[in-house]
Amino acid sequence: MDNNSVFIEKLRSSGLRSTKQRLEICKLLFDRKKTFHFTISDLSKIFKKQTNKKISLATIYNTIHSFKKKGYLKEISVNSEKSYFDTNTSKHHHFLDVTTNELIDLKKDDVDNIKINKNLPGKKIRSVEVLIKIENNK
Amino acid sequence: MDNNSVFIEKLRSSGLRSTKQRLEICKLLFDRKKTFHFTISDLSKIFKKQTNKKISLATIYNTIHSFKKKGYLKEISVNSEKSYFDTNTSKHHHFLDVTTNELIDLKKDDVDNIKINKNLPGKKIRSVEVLIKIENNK
DNA sequence: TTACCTGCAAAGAGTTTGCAGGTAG
DNA sequence: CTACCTGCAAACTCTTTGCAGGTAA
Repeated sequence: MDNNSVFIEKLRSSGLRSTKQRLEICKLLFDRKKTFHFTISDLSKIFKKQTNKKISLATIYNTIHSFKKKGYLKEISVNSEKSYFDTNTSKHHHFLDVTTNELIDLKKDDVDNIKINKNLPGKKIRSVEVLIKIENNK
Repeated sequence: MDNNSVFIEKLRSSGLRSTKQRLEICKLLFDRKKTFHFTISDLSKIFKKQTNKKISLATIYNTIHSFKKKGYLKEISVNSEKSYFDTNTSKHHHFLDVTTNELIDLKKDDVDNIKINKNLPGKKIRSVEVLIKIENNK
């Protein structure tokens, strides 16, 4: 369970001080086998629930944005109300279950390679994101 | 230029009263050849500029949401800050030019058919949305 | 020691709501 | 005539900012 030293190094190497709050957030986000999808308010609630402590919202915003800037998190905007952060920062696509509002990572092979037959002069492609909305069958 | 009667009919047939404000918004949104992408605040500004009149923000929100509910507009969430409404309600994908924040409709043939090799029991696909971020070349 | 970080409270931005007066049908 | 609509202002929600005290290095 001592990934703490890993997290400390991760933070330091990216120029972020390894504070108590940031380490706790690291533990919550990255100390798990499966990808984690969350909103800021999810994170705040889950943290309070799991630890019975509280990190100020301002600090959570600050930390999550730093992590995103450093490339430790990806942001996925699924609709105008919701934007998730994703601990899986590799290129991948998503299912969004509109019944439960759950976001599900897809693996490389789950979606065939996407061919784009158009390009604009002077522009190049930065990323291709596919969001597949799913719902209950019948 | 008298699509007005068309709009009146469109509104009536979907149970919306054809008020002066709604007709003006219809004219601005649908009386054009090319697809129109906008945010609420764009719309408010463009309306004021083009007509020198003003429609209350509350009315604009109300109208745009009714139009979306009726299927006259599609909402495209491109990132956590921006959500566009699209007058093109057919199935189609988008380029987002991250340099200009401009959203560009793609035609059917611009993106090859997308094959999804995964499905979850009890769930079916409602929609597949592809957002391709482009940026200046070099 | 010093630059950076945290937490609070206040401020902002965007959106929604309640309500009084107005209007389509 | 009546249900629906508009515009204003207030309320709300989500996020950011300013600042005083605390802490990593």
